[in-house]
Amino acid sequence: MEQNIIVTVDVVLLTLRDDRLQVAVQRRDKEPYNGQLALPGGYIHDDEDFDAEGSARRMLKDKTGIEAPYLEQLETFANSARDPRGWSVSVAYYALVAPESLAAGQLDLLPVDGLPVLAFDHNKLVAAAVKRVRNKAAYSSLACYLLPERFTLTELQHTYEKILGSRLDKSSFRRKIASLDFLETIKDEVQAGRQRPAQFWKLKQGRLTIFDKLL
Amino acid sequence: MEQNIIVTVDVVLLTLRDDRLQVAVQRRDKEPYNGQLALPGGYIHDDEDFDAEGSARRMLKDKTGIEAPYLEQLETFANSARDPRGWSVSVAYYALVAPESLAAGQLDLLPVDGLPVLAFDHNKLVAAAVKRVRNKAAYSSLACYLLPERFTLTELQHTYEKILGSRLDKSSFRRKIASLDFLETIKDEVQAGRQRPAQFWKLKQGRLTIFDKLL
DNA sequence: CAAACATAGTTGTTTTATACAACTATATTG
DNA sequence: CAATATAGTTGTATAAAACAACTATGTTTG
Repeated sequence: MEQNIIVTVDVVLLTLRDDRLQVAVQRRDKEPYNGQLALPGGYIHDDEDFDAEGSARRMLKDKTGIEAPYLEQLETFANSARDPRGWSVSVAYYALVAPESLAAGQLDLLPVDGLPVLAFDHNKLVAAAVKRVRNKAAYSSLACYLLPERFTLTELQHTYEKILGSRLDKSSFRRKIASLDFLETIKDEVQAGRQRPAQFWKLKQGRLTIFDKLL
Repeated sequence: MEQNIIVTVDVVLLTLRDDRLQVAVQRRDKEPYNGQLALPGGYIHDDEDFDAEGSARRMLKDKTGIEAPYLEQLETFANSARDPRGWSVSVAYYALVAPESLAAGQLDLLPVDGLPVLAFDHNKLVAAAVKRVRNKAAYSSLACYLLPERFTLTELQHTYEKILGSRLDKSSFRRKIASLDFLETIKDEVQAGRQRPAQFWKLKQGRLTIFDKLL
């Protein structure tokens, strides 16, 4: 059995900035697609990486300096047409991060709606990641990973609203959050401002909580 | 860049028989894991397959003779430990089929709960597929693909119940199905028996319908 | 052939969750 | 200290689901 297949990992790194989902892209400095924008990614190193997820973490760390709090396998894009070098496999991951933890460095952030043409089939990867996030946010604690560790319920509600693209009722949202019981208040920590101070909250457990549709 | 990675596709073919989910397995006739039970699958043929899904369809056709009505990418299992031959990638798919359309042939069906040890990491693939199906069935028309093209609402309700592992209320179930509007009656076709005949139904469109949680 | 039976399918009511609306609370600012 | 801005709560109307009882229509059986 002789295979000639390229195996890569690509990461769709998403954040919520200026009230909309944005994706991290980098300009390529080698062929193919030299000079074009692309997702952070590259070959799996079979001598170095234990598994694909480890490979994704390595890419993210090396190419952007980030260790994202949320990383999940998205989908695998595998065919003979997506890479001019031949049959290729991209195991795609998506990562969520708070905009605060992104140092303006070697990566550009672009809004996911109205993206320019990216290298390879990376527009498809972004579209798949955005669809996944929009869908999964509706019935999980996913949205929290687009915020810093501490956040107010108003911030969280706004985050859900931006992702889902619909307004949520404040009282219903708060009753639901309380009943789902995956957040806890941070005692004595409040957000100051020119109005009544807001309670800070954080995730109770580290891992994602799945629940029935939010609202 | 020199990679030495094996790229395969495996298919978790599921059906509902004897009131429980069962998976199709085959005994391997070559190394590694010669003689052990494994999922239908094999190398991607980069000279023959256009993409991974096409490869999965080919495997399914060649190894089991089946063209499953429902086939979806599940997850990719990729690491250096899962195959004794070295670093390997398995792009896993899952397929759903009605038990009626499975000719007792070159494949065994085993209940997904209490499975023996399979070759490679195939127990993990089955577990992932079962989890996906149990989860996705709750908010989609997925269950229909485990039934023949024509079915009664009682059969469909039983199917949902077996997958979800919980009882559903008959009147609520039927009101919900009616409101979701993804099924249509087959005029003048009813299931006979020793009681009042039941109306036959079928999917309105070919593709999967996603809705909010069923009940 | 009518009564018993078995399952299909419907209707009405109670309970629960969400939508909608109005309210109170607590800080800052001028 | 009143105005104002946002946090957070409470009450009520509405919609959906759970629960319960009913009717419908075939076959089987005495």
